[in-house]
Amino acid sequence: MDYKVIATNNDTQARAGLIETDHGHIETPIFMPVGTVGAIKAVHMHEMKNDVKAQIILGNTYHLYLRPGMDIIEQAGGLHKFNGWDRPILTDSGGFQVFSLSANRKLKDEGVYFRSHIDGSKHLFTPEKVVDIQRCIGSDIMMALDECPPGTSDYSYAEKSLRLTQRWLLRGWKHFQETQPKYGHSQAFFPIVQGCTFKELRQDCAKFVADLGAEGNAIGGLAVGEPTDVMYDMIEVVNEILPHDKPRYLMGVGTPANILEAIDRGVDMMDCVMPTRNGRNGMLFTQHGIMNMRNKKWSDDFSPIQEDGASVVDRVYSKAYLRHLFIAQEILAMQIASIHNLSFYLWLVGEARKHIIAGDFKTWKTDMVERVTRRL
RNA sequence: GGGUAGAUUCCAGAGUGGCCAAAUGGGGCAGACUGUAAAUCUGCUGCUUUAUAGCUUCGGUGGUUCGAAUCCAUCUCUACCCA
Repeated sequence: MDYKVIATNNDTQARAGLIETDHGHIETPIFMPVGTVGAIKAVHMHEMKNDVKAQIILGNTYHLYLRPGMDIIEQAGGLHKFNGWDRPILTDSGGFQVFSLSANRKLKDEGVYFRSHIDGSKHLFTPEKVVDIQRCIGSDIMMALDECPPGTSDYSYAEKSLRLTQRWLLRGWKHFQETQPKYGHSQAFFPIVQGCTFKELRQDCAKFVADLGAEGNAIGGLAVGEPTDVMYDMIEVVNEILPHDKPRYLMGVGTPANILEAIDRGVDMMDCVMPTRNGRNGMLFTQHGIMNMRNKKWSDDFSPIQEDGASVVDRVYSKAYLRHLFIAQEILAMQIASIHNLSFYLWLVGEARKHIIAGDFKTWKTDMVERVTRRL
């Protein structure tokens, strides 16, 4: 994997860049749609390419490991072959599931013991095993196993958790360097900065992570219950330390406004389930604000979903029709909403990139943040 | 023409003397969702701007009773069965 900065502005930390992988290049800043089990819910791969114009998507170690299982993924020849996506894939390590499925797991120094949410069977993820699984999946970018504590954690827990994440990181990194890709294309390993909402812990961890010298670095443990301002502060604190010549990945964020603010603070990569999940639940993001498509006010609004939208579905279907589909619980509603939202997210980061290159990102961003936060 | 069953809040459908403004489901209205156990979850859904409050509701009318959606009489309508 290779990364280079292409443009910066002097009034923002935002950068435009280019990542090269064996599955093609990624123009940053980039938004990465989430395909947890190897599928972007409700969207075909050809739509992801041609309509959404996604450049990289996510998969999830925990979910793919449990189902279909590594034997199937390996027989398929890796996830790219299995799901038909021939562009870059990033896999999350399962660290987030350690957090979100916390009722079913036990943290130990050796790793995390957990029970499958599918059949209750017992499993152990170690930092090494998670690397092995991601070798098997064949993701272009793999993530270190971390613990993602709640945003409301106190200092004592945050520090304890951070030390565990750091010990795991060293083991994962070592194992990554001692193993090889399985399918002939190269893989990168991203460590993750934790530290909850505590500046000292974040700085400490950012230095630790930066010293590792990985090809890219991630910021985790944000947008997990802490106030938005605190999240922005943490991004700033960490990005002051993370190397400028490596891509920075803010994990799991966020709303369109979050994404713009993160870019402004020097983030290059982001992912979030929001465009797909909220889309399936009737929420549409646009450059003019947010619409809840189930609201009655759209019932007789026959104007296009978004006249000036970036998505193919925006002018094909009307608001009234899309509302009807949601009320009637038609599958097509979720497909349209997901394609629209993902297209919008990809459009948004693409515009951000253009404005960074043009040198007027800051003013464009300020205006756009106000627009995308409106409720229509 | 004869008989039987029934008429409940938007719909379906409980409730058969006070704990009923009335279960439950659907529908409707709104909200939530941030490295996806999510085509999910939450709230509201007679009126009174707030209500541990008041008012008006259970086909119509008239009764019984301290008290009726619930009991009685009668009328209207509906469904089914027999001619």
